[in-house]
Amino acid sequence: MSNSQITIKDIAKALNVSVSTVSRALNDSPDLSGATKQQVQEYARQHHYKPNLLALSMKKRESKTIGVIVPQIIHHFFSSVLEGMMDVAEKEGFNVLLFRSRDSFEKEQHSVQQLISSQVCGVLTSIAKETTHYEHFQELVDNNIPVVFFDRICVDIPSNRVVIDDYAGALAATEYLIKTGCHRIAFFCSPLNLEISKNRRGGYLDALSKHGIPVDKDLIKICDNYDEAIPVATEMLQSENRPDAFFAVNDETALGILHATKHLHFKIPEEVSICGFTDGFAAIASDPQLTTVGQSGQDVGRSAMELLVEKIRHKGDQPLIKNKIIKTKLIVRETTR
Amino acid sequence: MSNSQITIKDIAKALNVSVSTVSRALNDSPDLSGATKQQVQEYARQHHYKPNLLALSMKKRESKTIGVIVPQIIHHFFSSVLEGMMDVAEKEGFNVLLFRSRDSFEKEQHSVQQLISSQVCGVLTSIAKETTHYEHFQELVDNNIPVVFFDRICVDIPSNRVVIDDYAGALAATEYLIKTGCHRIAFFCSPLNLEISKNRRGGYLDALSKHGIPVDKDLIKICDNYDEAIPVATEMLQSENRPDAFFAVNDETALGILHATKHLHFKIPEEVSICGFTDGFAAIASDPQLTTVGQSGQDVGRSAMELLVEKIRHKGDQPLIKNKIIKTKLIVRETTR
DNA sequence: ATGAAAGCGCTAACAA
DNA sequence: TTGTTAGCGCTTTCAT
Repeated sequence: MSNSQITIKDIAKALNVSVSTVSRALNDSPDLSGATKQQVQEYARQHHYKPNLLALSMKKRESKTIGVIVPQIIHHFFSSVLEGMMDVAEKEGFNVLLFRSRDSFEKEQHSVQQLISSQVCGVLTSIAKETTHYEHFQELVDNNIPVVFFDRICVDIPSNRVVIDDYAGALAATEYLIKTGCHRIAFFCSPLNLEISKNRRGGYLDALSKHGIPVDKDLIKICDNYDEAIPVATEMLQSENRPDAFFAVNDETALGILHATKHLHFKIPEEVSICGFTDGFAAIASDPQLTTVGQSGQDVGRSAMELLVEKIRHKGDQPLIKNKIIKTKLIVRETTR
Repeated sequence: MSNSQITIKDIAKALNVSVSTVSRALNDSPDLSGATKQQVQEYARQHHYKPNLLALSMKKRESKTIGVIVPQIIHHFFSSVLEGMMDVAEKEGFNVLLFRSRDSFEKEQHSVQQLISSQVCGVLTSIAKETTHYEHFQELVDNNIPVVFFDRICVDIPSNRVVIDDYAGALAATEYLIKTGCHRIAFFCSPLNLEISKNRRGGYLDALSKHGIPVDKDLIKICDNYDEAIPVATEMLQSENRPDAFFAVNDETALGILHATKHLHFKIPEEVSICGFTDGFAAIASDPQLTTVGQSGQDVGRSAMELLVEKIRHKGDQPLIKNKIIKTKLIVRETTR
């Protein structure tokens, strides 16, 4: 059996009218006799007619489809972002074509190619950890496809951006650690090609200098996951001049540090304070419960999609670049004094 | 600036050849002079030519796009499934159009309509909690679009299905508790209208009867989240005839129970054993680390996508219905003896 | 080895 | 009020 999807041609033939009449009837055009219109609409309904979106998009040269590229899907933050995006996409009538980069530059590049080929009318993305040059994103701009970067943004491409207020979040968290009596605060972060790393590090550094605490490079590590954090934290804690606090770029890392700290029988938070970033479910499942910087992925997703839709609707206008900053909130639990 | 995407027509004009020559060159057709072919390919590369997938799909009457409908995205299981699907989709060269039902029948129906309109070549879905009739899915079948249901399946539609072996998982977990010396095993589950609840409860009950342990209704509670689990477990633990083990339908609930148990200073696992279901990140973040029934969402996603791709490739063949059952695996950590 | 032309499903300008 | 036709980007059959 061949694809039995019914077309306007079929309806035209069946009703002995022209395709344009059918098209007009289905689009509820004003210049059409009520009788014909009703007849066509009735027939279409009965036969489950559905417009072919491919043909429509081709004709109108716009596809009502938005492309999304995320580094990963099983990930509290990114799945929250996706959920938020769907909220807005649904409301605004856009479909979503989903890609995943797995933090690979090559996959990201390929996804962008597919997205352009698919004639999407806009792209939302958070760049891969591997990515260090941006010609592929520039191609989107060259093809006049609006892009909004979120979280891991790309500053080299003129585009809208939605970011977590990483700097302020990190600053607040570090200051909190300082104010509760910590002096040697270690910082575990992602590779510095990512803006978020730079910003969170900036907040950390500024908090230190604001309170006259010298920066000790040995306390800053590139380490951003649970498994790696355990040995790295263990080593630091066994050193001569051990830290009395840790601030990590995400909850997983913080929980790895927590694991190592407990394993060495340090008292938490009396001897060692720990603060994460994200506030996923694991932060409350841990014992002691993790103090962390809360970031709303859903807000990020919603804002990014809203910005993109706005940009798509006002494509002709002056290309005003809008950045949106989503506030974080320090959630104090049990791993800090 | 209008959409500057370059087409074969542009190439043809620039190189003073016909569009068919360009098309052949780009498809590496054998009957074409090497010179022309090279010239065209070179020009296409330089000008970042990308085929218009919409036009291609229309011509070939197949879109290389698969539609996915999930009830929710921020959800450990569903995001895992999605990740697994992407693994296979990527490998097999399909793009993914994502929809989310929010467990609403209406949204699910609308998503299916969009999917048919979008000419997807297959659909993967887990039905909404609200859904009780299935005409919309039948329409997919009528339009000759293969469907694979996963997790929350629909038995009324002839289609392939992928499910978790909930019964066996619950049976194995409960038996493990029994074999390690527990006699009064409480069971916390979701409302019984869900298949998974029924099946998991079935496994629990059968394990008890297999080992000659009488069922105590007071030990079975409808409770499936962290916050509710705390007071419910606390009350049970303070009762005369307290349970010596808990088995919960998901990790969140198990971790709520763990929280309550620790709070009452029971020794874990010596005095109280706890077992969850899912194996999310929180299971290893907790202390002690949670024993749980691991269900691989990624395997479910991969299997579902593989089954679908196979079905798409063999569309002409006899419509063999294949069900796939994904095994669970008991992951013993520190909350059980 | 290359070109002309039809057609996928749909819309819209132009005719009638 | 309705029909005819061109064209969106591409492939492919049939000519040349």
